[in-house]
Amino acid sequence: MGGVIVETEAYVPDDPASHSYGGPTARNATMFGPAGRLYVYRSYGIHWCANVVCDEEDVGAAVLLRALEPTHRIERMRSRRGVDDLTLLCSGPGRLTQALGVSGGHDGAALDGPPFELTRPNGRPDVVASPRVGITRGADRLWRYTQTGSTYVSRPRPRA
DNA sequence: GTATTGATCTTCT
DNA sequence: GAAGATCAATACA
Repeated sequence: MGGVIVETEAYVPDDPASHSYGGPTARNATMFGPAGRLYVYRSYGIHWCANVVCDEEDVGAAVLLRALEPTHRIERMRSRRGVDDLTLLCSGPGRLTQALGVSGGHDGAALDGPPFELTRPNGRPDVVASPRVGITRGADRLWRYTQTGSTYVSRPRPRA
């Protein structure tokens, strides 16, 4: 299963909104490990959210995957999610993990080998920066990145 | 169409 | 004891 990543948010240790703010805990240990791994955490007690750990210095930085444009094995993702609408399949961190079947067991898994695969886009994607979603602290940092014009982002029409 | 609320885990106060 | 990187169902206009 999979798709094109069309929405992400950045989190670094020096950031009140980040889980790594204030140092390691049992939950966020993966954020302080090697880059290129998956950090999965439980959100609001209900959902799973997936991040790509992205700092070589084991400092605690990651990128939250917020939305995909579904491209592979769409039927499988549909049956997992129980929805028909493609724009609702992966448009949000909790939805994305549910569609891909990612859960707490994948926390710390390496992304450079099976069952995962990450590839670069062709050329430079056209993205827009905007305020991050669902946070109250550090909201002034424009660290949410959405693909321009995509209808698969978690909030329609991010301001340009 | 917008607003409110329930589900319920981890951390912080 | 409260809040949070959320979603979906329900209640209201």
